Amino acid sequence: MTGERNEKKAAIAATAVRLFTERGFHGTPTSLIAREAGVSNGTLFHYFPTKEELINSTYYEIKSRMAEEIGRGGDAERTNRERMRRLWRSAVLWGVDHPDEYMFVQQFCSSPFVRRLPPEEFLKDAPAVYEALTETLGTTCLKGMPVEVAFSVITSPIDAVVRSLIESGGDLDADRLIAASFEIVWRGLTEE
Amino acid sequence: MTGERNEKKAAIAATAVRLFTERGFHGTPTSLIAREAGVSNGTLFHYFPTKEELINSTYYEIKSRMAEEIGRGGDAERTNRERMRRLWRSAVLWGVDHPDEYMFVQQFCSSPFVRRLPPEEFLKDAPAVYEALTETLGTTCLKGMPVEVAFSVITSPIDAVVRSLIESGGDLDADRLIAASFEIVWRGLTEE
Amino acid sequence: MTGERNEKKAAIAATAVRLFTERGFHGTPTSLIAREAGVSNGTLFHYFPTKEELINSTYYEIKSRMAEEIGRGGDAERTNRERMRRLWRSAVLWGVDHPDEYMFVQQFCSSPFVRRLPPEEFLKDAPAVYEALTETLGTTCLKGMPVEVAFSVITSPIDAVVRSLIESGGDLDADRLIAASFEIVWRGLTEE
Amino acid sequence: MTGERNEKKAAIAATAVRLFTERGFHGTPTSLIAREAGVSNGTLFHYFPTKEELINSTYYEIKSRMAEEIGRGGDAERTNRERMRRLWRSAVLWGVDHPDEYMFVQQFCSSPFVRRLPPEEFLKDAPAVYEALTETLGTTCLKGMPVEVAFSVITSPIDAVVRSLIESGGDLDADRLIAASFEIVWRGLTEE
DNA sequence: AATGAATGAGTGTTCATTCAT
DNA sequence: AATGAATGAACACTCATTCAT
Repeated sequence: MTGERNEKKAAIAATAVRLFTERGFHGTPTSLIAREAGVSNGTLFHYFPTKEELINSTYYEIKSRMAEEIGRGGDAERTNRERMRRLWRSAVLWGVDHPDEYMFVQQFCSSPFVRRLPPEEFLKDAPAVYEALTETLGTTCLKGMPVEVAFSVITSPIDAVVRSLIESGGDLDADRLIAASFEIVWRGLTEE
Repeated sequence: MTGERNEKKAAIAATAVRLFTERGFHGTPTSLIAREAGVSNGTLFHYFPTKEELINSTYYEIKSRMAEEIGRGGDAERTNRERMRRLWRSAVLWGVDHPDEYMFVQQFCSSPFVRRLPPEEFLKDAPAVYEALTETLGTTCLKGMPVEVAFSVITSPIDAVVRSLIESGGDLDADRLIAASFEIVWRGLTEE
Repeated sequence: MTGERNEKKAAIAATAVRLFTERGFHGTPTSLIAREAGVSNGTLFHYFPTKEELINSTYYEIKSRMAEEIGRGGDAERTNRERMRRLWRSAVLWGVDHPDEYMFVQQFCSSPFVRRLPPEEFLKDAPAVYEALTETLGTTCLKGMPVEVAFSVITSPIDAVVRSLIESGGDLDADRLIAASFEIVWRGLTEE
Repeated sequence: MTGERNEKKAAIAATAVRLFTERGFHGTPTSLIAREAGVSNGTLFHYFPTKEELINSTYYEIKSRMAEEIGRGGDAERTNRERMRRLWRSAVLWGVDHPDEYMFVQQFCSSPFVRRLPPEEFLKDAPAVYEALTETLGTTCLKGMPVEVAFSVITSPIDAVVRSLIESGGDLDADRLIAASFEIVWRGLTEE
């Protein structure tokens, strides 16, 4: 009744993350989630009034964890370039290390019924990224664009890299691909 | 057996494109497709033995059209840079002009049950893109990487730009965003 | 494919009448109706898109039968009084002979979700009643009231009589109660 | 253990009356009743071990109030006819003024699972009605019938009148309809 | 080839009721 | 007495797929 309060809720959420990730939204009945979480069907709906709400919760849960883990330790670097480089690398590696969760987030973002959601607040969760980015943007040809737009444009190759690495199953030289992709974007942004 | 052969099949496919695009895979029952295509439920399954096969067909249909329309007229430009620039612009504008179909393709690619499909063959459908790209790649830091990988890394900002434009609802300066995003990548690739 | 066309639909409807009558709307799951009708669950919804529509159909089915059976042979009598007397008697006896169906109709009429239905068209189904009634009304203190209103006011004791007889389980003198109730209303209507 | 004893029980009962009245038995979950009554789910079942018992209580509650309000002031009139007339009028007006509660009582009486209840004791709650009635009955053609039977037969037009008035939404001349319906029954009972 | 009636497993969700605290 | 988390059997309804005609 004190510390472990949301034990069952947490179990449901964790199981949902795993199953959605393995089988997609539509491939995962709520009844399966409940069973694998060790609770009754009704309990799931006690905590998440709708399957949709469960999906949303799951999404935010993963995204927060992702942002937090990627940003962690990013302040240590000296130059702005080094900070960005490190974040770039962390982001790719997180995706490669958590392929299911990574694809789940992508799946969620491309899902038709999600487009009505409030705009992404990814940057709010990752202050290190935000700062490194704004410091960089001012001098580039993206000057004046909304930060989120610039952010998504600049970081989009990360997604391509992650997917390539996941799909290649280890045949690609990850370090070189990460470095090369970063170089392209960084030079494109900063070179005269 | 020759002329009107695929009349009904074509009607089904066309209707499927439209409905999947408007409502997503799971929001579109096969019965609805059949009804709107003006054929019986059974006829649909006569031509497409499975809903999944219908989805795949639909996907390839849209993707081919997209590739063809984007690549059209791309050979006219003189320099390689101009060709790439034009393709970049065409790709973004196609996405902006066909938001539903664009998102459908994205949705498809992120769908879990699709990951087993044969690897993307996008480049096969767009020879102009393929040639412009290989000509460029040789001198960059991506030299030696598989073409598809290089391709997806380089073109990924297009996706970000399209999404930003779609979501902004017209408030963004499309021309500037297209130009800037291309500049970044191109300079990143070619600058010393 | 010709005469026996709605065989399954008819089976569903008949079973629904029986079960609703025995167990009430809410006590009768659609799955039970389907099973007892010897069809699949889906077939039920093929013919009646909604449980509510099935209930409505059932109701109209019973009501039509009731009206038809009550009105049958009513034209034979000579005087208006005799026609009314006979109808009165037939109505009561129908209720006593079909207590379940009778109570089902009552249950339906008192059901909260039914009040939105189009106004009763009972009279349309029972032309003999309608004629006998209008002939009588003109000279009474109900002159000028809408026929349906007059009709429901005048015939309401029938319901009370039926219920009393059903509940008494045979201890009451049915003939005397029918006759007395009719006398009251008839005298009330026609006496100076 | 004395003063505030039934505070919560009373709150539950009152809320149940309101909600059943507004939404019907089946449209009202016990959880909603508990929430709106400001008590916990479990408390409801502490006082009313079953939803059915709660429904019964509610019914008796409404019916008592109805009988009490209708009978109030009924003794003031001098003649028996005047007493009956006044009661008739009060009954109709109560129904018109409390359409939800009125329909609730009707719904309850027609509900299949209610037929097992002990016989109506309406008259016990309305001594004024009882007395006026027995005084009248002795001289009529209903002489010798059980009082409840006579009562329900005689008063049944009240129900028809109330329904007509509720459904007409104010388009009917209520006073005339009340008067006419009473006249019919009274004359029918007393005329030679 | 074409139909569309028929199927029945499966889905999200509800809700009366129980019980540990 | 009071709570409210937990239960799990039900339920209305959907839909990909089959098959007799």
